[in-house]
Amino acid sequence: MSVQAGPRRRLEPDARREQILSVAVRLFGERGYAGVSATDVARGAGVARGLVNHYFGTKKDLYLEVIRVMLTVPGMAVAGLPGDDLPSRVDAITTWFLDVVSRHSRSWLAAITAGGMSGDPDVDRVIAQAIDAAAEAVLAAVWRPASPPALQAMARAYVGLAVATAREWLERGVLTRAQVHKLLSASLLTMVEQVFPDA
Amino acid sequence: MSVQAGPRRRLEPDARREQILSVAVRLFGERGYAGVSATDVARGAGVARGLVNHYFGTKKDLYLEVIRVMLTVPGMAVAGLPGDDLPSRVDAITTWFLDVVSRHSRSWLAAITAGGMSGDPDVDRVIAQAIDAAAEAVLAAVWRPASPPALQAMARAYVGLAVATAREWLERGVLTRAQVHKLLSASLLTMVEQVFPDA
DNA sequence: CGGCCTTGTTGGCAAGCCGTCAACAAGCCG
DNA sequence: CGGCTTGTTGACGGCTTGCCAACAAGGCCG
Repeated sequence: MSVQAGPRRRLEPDARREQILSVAVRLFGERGYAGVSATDVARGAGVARGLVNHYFGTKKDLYLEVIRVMLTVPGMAVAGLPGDDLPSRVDAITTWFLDVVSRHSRSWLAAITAGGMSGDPDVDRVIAQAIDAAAEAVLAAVWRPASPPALQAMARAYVGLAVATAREWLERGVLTRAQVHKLLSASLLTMVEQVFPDA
Repeated sequence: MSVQAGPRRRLEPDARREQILSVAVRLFGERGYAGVSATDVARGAGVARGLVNHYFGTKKDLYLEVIRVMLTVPGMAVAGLPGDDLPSRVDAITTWFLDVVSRHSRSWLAAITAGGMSGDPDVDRVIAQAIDAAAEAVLAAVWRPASPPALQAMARAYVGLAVATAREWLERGVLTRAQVHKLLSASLLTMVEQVFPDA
């Protein structure tokens, strides 16, 4: 699609960059980091391979940009807006999380599990930031703001649980949404009531 | 170490294979999949690069063998041997899990988080098997045997929580072992008592 | 004890990928 | 229409991987 090797055309840098990036997002999302070469991205964009390096530098830099896009969820920063009692807020944040993940399942859930080259410091940093954002949203919804590092760590661990549970639901299809909701809300409630106060 | 380019010596296939594999485990464990080339492994073993392919085929095949080694924990299959009440068994299995992980932290914990090329079907399969083994051990210790698929899925999700929590303890160093223990045991108890019965 | 023969081992070949850079040309401007 | 800015190209060097024919280490047999 759109590989048409027409006569070369000049685009404004922003437009060309955006075009290449969209192709890269699609390809990396489908085949992972090692599964796609810079030549593939260039061919998909109908462009010389050197242009990819010109706009994004290293292939790893391009990949960083891609997972940054995939992990940037529109409403991830907007915390839940509950004012009721604790169980209600736990229920609300769980519903919100499952909505967001299911909507962007193919990209967010795949990228958060390091869909490519984990172990690389830069990649891990980007993923850690996304986990931090999700953990902060959860923590802000069910606990008082400005939490100590230990609580933030526990919130990150809870996000790990949420991601693993969501995978069983969306990728493996062995859990229903109701089961996932029950598991996550019950676990979060336990943590808030029994574990967090000790830290 | 042991790079000594002495006169070439013939080893029995099993010995040579074992030697190369041990070098590969060390290197891949240190620098990840993309960070080490077949030439590095060959040089580390004092051997021609072609021999690595001769014994292990593809570089990915060698990597699969490596993570299979790193994820094979001696006592992972031996389930806990508790006969007391539920809280005691939860506490015992938690202690056992933390002991195992802390002892093999550098390898097991790193490999279970897909320390290289996640997204690859074969690699994911090996990791999934390791998670299944851990989940089965946990489930067998705190629940009746022969659990339905949904419960196994929940146990895998719990392993995801355990891995994420252990990382906050062993890699980030922001949680103490006592905090990790409290979080994991409380969460598991909640799941067993409130979530599992509904499935 | 010397030659042979199995087979563990080597080195090089071809293909592919990546980062870089000088050269080219598209399209605006005078 | 000619020049000039700059988006774009194609190729070069270096590196990696899988493969394979050739080599030789070391046991075996006469």
